[in-house]
Amino acid sequence: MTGDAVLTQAVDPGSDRPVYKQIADHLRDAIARRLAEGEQLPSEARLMEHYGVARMTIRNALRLLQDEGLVTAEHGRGVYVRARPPVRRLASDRFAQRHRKEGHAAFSVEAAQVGATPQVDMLTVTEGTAPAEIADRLRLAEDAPVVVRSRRYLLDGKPVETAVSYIPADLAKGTPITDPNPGPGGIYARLEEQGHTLERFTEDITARMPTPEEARLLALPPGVPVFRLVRTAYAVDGRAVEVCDTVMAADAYLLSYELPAH
Amino acid sequence: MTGDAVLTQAVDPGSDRPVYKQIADHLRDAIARRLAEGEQLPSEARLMEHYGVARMTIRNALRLLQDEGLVTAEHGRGVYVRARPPVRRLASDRFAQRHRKEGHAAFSVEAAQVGATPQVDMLTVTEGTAPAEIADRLRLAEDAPVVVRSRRYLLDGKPVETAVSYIPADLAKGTPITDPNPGPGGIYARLEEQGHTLERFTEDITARMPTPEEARLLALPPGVPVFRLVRTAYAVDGRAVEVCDTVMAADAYLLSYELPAH
DNA sequence: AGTAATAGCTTCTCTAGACGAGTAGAGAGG
DNA sequence: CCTCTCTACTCGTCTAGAGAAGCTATTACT
Repeated sequence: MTGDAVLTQAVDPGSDRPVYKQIADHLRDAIARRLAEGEQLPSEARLMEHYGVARMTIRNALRLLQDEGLVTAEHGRGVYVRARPPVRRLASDRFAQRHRKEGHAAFSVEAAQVGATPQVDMLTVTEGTAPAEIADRLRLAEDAPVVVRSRRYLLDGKPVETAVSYIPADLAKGTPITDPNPGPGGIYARLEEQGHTLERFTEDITARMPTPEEARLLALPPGVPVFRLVRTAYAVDGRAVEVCDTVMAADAYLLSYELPAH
Repeated sequence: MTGDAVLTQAVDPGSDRPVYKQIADHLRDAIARRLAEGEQLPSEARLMEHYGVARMTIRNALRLLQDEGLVTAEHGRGVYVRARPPVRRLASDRFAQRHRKEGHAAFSVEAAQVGATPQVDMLTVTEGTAPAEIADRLRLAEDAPVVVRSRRYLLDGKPVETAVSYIPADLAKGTPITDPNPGPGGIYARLEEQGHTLERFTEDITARMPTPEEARLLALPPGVPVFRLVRTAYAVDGRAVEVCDTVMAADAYLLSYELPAH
């Protein structure tokens, strides 16, 4: 039967540690030692029988493991050791000018590296105002007009990242930046064509649990946090020309940076 | 009574959406609109009464909010809107040589910036081997001897970060690097004194839910992910001279990097 | 052979209750 | 005034069940 090699231990009802945590410990250990990615755990019924406890106790144990991101439960099928998606490394040179010069946007460069099919989804371009936090980074008044480019990126059909770009309206108006498809090399290439040669970026990274909305958009299982990456692009004249607010499934990314020591 | 302003809506039992999710939606909305940080939610008993559901249904709703990091339950006291700890910004210049020259280690510089008292804890220095992943970064054989410096950092008495440094034994032996206190400017200053002038660092960042062990060491409430930051220090001759494996509470940090655009 | 119903598994939602354990305030006693 | 105990309230753990909903493989039928 499924995953029976897991059923080896018993709980100590006299212990200080709650029974469901003891069971979670057993299962966590079994996952680390004996079970492969994608392998099925014994069903709740079998675990109840083995440990001699009520259903809720088993479910509490499994919930703990779900929250740690170790397993996913699939309704009607079973509970499985979570398979880690292939990690995409975001290297700090991914916005190098040479890529733009060659007509590649950052995301398509990244996709090509892992041999996946890139796709963009739910793309909207509107004009409006930026949230206070963003307007601040652009050194704009809160009611200053900005072009808002919102989109979702997919690799091989699976959503991996949402991004919202804010560009001061005076930089974007009358350029392909306001088109859904801004052309080869992406909006950074267009900004440079307008004479706003890019000098540097700053990236601010935080991590947290997703909102239900984010979990839906990124098709996130429970127990997976998200990265939020806010990138500000500066032109050679020091002006902030774009802010990009990105949310990514944290289990799918490794962010890599290089720092000088001097 | 406590948090009664929250109790304004009813559930729709005929809805497709499970009752506990509807209740979670109500509470999430109330937290965003009406409740301040640290404010108490109505007790489980009051919520049961208001929504007319069983205790487990209320607890499922509250569990969702806990897992999202929005609230923390305190045994015997109540459920409270989680207070975000002050965020510490890790700027990309935090390992600038000038700090070392002035005798400040990176963590004490950071602590001084926010006006907190830094403290180091559970400090151990041993000699052993590095995990494969780390040995690889140091370009060492897996059984090559390394000095392992393990410690926990605290600000104002609260744990914020654990760190394990691996230094090839031939670089560390006979220097203060093998002492619990390596002296002013930290181990990077010592390495430079030994002639290994530092040229650059790479930092690889991932985020995930903490292991129970990590949650304990960092005193993490449920719903808070951790950053894992692996820094490799390279000397001017290109040699990797140290790898530092750091785990941080993600709600307490903002990682900030600067990238050239060329 | 192909299709549709079915049986049997899975997890999901919810109920109703019991006892345990931590907290905090009121009140009694010194 | 101080300390202790008691009590009421909080969340934590666990039991025992029920029906719903989703998935899969078998079975029965066309």
